[in-house]
Amino acid sequence: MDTRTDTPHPAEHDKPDPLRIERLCIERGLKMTGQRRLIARVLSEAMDHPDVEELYRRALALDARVSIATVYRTVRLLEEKGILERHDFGGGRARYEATDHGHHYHLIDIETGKVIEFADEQHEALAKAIAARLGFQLVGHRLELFGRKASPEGAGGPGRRTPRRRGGDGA
Amino acid sequence: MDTRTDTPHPAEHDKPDPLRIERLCIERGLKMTGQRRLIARVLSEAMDHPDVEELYRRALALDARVSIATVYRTVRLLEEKGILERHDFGGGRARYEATDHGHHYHLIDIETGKVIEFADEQHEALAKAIAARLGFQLVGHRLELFGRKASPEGAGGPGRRTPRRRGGDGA
DNA sequence: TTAGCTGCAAAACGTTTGCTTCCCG
DNA sequence: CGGGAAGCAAACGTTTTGCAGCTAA
Repeated sequence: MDTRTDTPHPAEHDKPDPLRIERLCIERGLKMTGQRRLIARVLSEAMDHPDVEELYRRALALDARVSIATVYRTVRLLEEKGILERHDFGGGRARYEATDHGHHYHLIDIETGKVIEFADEQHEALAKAIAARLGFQLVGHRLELFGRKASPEGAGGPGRRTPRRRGGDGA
Repeated sequence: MDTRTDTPHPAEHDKPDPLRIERLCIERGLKMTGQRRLIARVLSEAMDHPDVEELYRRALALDARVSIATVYRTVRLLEEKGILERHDFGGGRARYEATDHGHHYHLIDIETGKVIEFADEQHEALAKAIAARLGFQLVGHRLELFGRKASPEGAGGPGRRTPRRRGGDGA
């Protein structure tokens, strides 16, 4: 099997600009308040997949004049505007990431909770083909891999495939 | 692209035995109480992907002596024992299905909420290969397609890719 | 006999919302 | 100025849990 279309870490770099998200907000005609700007900045700087509580924590660290309700409202708004993507990696809370660094999927390290991003055109095509074969037009899809670091010898107990609580990336 | 390993409806048939799940419970040494047996029967007969509330409703119809807390506890227990699989198809509630009818994936009709099952060996292999390439041993994975019935002409508005509330299959 | 299950009601959890005040455009 | 946004706290819907009594093994 050939999977050479993989890119180990499609993002992992494009976050320097702290105004990235704010610009997108303005583009879509959103009113930019102080807290909106603040949250946008936190999101622009996030390299991981934080949940709302974590975003709130990071925002607070920069400026105490935010409430968690506003974070919830903003995050929901930005998702509706297509600026953010919401994920459920298992753990009870939704986790967010900016959509502006390309389509990709996630591999969750079940040992550490760390999330690794990857892209795969082959999978993309396969998903579309399967949907078509079932008589559907593909509108969206979700692919998540759960794995553990491959060590030459198969040691260690099994462990959950979908952890119910707490991860290690971004939250 | 060749996806001929698809099977439109891998299950769709193997549910006649109302004691299927109960047997699995006994195999794993679970104490079989009346309500456990009841819930096991409801699960054995389910051809869909019911949520807890729906399971509760179906159980109640057969015998009023169950509480929803017990359904929650049982469903969690059976998931831990590997007898049930929990899914989040978007909609706020977890949905369950027995694991004993083969590995398969789901396509959710975003218009109706109906869930269609399918298998695909090619995807299976691809997932494993991607994980390996990233240096991981694949422990589990999730693939969900969201689509709408393909009509020759592209009518109708876009609609959510991941509905936040209410589905139409099993709940 | 007793480890483990059940029911009930209360609590926990993440998330949303009503209302009033505030502020961007 | 006017309409949307923020803060607070209360409400929400799903799921878990403490406790007292029950039951399968």
